Amino acid sequence: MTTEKRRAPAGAAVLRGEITSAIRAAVMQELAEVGYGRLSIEAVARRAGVSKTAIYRRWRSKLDLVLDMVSAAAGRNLPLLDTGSLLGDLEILLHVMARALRHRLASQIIPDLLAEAARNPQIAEKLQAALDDYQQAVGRILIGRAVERGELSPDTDRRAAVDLIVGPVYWRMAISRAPLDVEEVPRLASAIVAALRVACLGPVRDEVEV
Amino acid sequence: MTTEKRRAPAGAAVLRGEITSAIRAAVMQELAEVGYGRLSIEAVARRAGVSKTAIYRRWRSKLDLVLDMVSAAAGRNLPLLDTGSLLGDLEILLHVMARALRHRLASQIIPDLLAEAARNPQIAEKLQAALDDYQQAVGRILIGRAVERGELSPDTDRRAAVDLIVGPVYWRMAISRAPLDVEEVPRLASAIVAALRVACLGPVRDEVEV
DNA sequence: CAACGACGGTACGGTTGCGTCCCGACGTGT
DNA sequence: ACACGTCGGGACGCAACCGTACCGTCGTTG
Repeated sequence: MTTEKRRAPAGAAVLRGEITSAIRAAVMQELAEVGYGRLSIEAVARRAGVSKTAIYRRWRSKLDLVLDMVSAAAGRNLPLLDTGSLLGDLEILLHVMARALRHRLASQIIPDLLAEAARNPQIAEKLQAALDDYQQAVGRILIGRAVERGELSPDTDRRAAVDLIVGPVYWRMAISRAPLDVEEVPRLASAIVAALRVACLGPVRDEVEV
Repeated sequence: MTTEKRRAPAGAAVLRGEITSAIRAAVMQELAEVGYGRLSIEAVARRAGVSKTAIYRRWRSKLDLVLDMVSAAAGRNLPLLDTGSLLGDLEILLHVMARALRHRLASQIIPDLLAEAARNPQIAEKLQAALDDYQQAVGRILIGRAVERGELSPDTDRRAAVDLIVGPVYWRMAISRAPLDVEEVPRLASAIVAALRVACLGPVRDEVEV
């Protein structure tokens, strides 16, 4: 398509990584402060100490910019180490989640983007993909291991299990916005284990009586 | 302060309730579609088929408007009838929550306002008050009854209990945005009961071993 | 060492929304 | 029947932001 006689950009004609980073950081800050709805390119540029053009050269629009950030943030998967028991694995996961949600940026940006996803198909798609990855990872690793160990029934409903695991922590920290002390984690973990044991009846079958 | 010689407004010089309702409805629609961040008085007026002045006469600003709506919506408390068992009470509550979150308006507006609350003190205050009311109601009624019946330990941690009850449903419907079939509710309820039994060790005491 | 070419920054027109002011319309109380 | 006084509606000035076009700068490549 393009003429291959053009030589590769070089010298000053190349994106400066430091500026890209500055923009990324500014977007996070701005996203936390005003949310996606009111995120403005001008404000990002101001905060980053950069011109608007610098932003438009890298991303086509505000949506592109945020989608890229989401992809980058969602890319890093959580390596859940095997502690040998469902309870131990759960405690680790809860600690990781709590640690992440304790950061001001995360606890403001995540709910904001999730709310935005409810009305923006593009964000919803990207975010749902990331969320599904996360949930599947939790389901496969945590629940999968527990099933292998015989701690849970093989036909445990993964989706319901993830709800029981992730829901309480998210509600507490991102919605209720009450701190979750580290001392509370073990108790919460054991409560969830109890719930999972009961919920392991698997997908609802038609044997339900009326 | 004001001269009491002024006679009360009458005739056409009085707020028309139908218009007030139209505005309220339009705000809900608009809030669901673009969120609080991008909520504009002009758009509300357009959608309601009403002039901007009509809105400014009733509320001083956009914030006032939304705060008023929140108060109105949060005002109605949930009457949880007593089924005689924690499991039964829980199923009722879960059904009520699921029913509420199934509405498109609710499932879009609630997460949006909760996210906005993270950065707007005024909204946070109003919303936290409503949320606290809700959580205390759940805690007092559901947990309280269960304790009286002897189903739960008296020193059950109310806050942790509410997290375990509300978290999973909210995560499933408002975040994960996956449907919650009615057939799943009983299983979820029994799982939560199991969790509550374990979590009823009460506030963490210093007896924790290392 | 010279020329290339994309870089970052400024300036611009167009659009949108805010909050206010003024106008004619209208229905109740005197 | 009249006068009162608030109503809803349209218009205005102001501010912020979008996305683009243009400008001088600068480092590498040949």
